[in-house]
Amino acid sequence: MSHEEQIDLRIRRTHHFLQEAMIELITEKGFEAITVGDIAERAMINRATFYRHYQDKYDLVARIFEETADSLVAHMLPFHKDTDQIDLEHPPEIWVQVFEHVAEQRHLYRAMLGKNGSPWFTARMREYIVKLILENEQRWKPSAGSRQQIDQALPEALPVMQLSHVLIGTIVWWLESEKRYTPRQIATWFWHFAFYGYLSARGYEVPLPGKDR
Amino acid sequence: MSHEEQIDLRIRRTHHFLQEAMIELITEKGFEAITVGDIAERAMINRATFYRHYQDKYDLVARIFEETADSLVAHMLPFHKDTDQIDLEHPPEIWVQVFEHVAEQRHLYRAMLGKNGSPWFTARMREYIVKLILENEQRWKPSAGSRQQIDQALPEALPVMQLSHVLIGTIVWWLESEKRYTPRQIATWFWHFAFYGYLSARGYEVPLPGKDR
DNA sequence: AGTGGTTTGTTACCTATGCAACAAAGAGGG
DNA sequence: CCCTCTTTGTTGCATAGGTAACAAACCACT
Repeated sequence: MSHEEQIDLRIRRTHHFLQEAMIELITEKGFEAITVGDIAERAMINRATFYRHYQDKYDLVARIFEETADSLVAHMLPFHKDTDQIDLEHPPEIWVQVFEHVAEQRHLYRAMLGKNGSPWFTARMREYIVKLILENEQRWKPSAGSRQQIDQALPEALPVMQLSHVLIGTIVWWLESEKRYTPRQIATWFWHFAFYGYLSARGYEVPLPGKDR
Repeated sequence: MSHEEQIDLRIRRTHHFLQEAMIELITEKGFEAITVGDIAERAMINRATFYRHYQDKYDLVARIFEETADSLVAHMLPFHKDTDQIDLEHPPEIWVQVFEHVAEQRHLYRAMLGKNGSPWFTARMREYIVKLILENEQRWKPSAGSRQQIDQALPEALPVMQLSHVLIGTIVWWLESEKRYTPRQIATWFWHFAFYGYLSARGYEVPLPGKDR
């Protein structure tokens, strides 16, 4: 945020159009069928220039994801204090923000996660989500002291991985759905599912529906 | 057609995006309100680069028109032989092509000719149409030998100018119309009007409606 | 296995574009 | 009127990108 943003206009332009072309092409013909030549032609960028910036199409698609994900995180940073009401009906704001981000970048995610997309991208996105969850886990604990005894046999990584699959599944369903639900609505539904599944699996004491409100 | 098309990709790209930005901006804020800086920013082109290619925004808009108009003419060239049936119900194919061209470039023409557009562009377009008409006049004569005595007092330029106004008016009405008429339909209606007005003013013998068919 | 056609990376040289800074000319507006 | 702010053109220098050509890998046949 500090010393950024003085990148040569040509570079920003090149990145912009290569990324845009990539997303279009994935939508049209699927990730695997795309050649570097296709991307370059669509973007009106010389193929040699492509290789000055990206190793191959995998690198390109990875960087697309990383950049948009980073922009998500940057956009999330100002919000740290939603410790107020965290219950079944009120998903933490971070999740609402995630879905808002997805809505903004819906072309990208529909292209990448859909059946024409890149399983490789999907896997990479899951890794990122797992990281995001672990880094922010303390935000979601209903109350700090309420953790119960954990099932010692349960691998630590499993519930997080399960949760990431739920998230991706929710996104894919949302983006392919006819009706246009709001990010907050989707976040709430995601939260309904995650609340019991994830939190109770991790040994948190979960209030039953209707119990404390 | 022969030795064309080996222009540096960067130049083609620069032209493309500057022209695209120009059309967008005219649609959004009107021709007069646009600054060179606006165009450059929208197109992701440095302002200095703008001046390497165009004198000012007037030059840019002129070149946009000339290039699309040239593409129209180039696209028309293969068709020389529509001498068959030229009557009230069958406009010469050249006019159908003109309206097809307008349909393809409808963003440009709606932006330029509409009330946010450029009167200057409109005038320039009229000049071009006049040239086009004069160069192709012999195609429209119903029969070569049927020209009557011409009103000697009538300035040669007037009927052509009148016709160009009719054409522009027809285009503007078409592009702003809710319903989507086909180019051929519009060409026919244009022809209905032009047939008697223009041809008879120029001293051609015009068959009366229903007379010879 | 061989063969023609595509795609991939990579290179050396040239050119279009970016950048920053400038003077000068509008354009308000107090 | 003067003053500030924007916009216009223009310039010298630095650099990203274009071009063409190349070898290598890949692929689909047959």
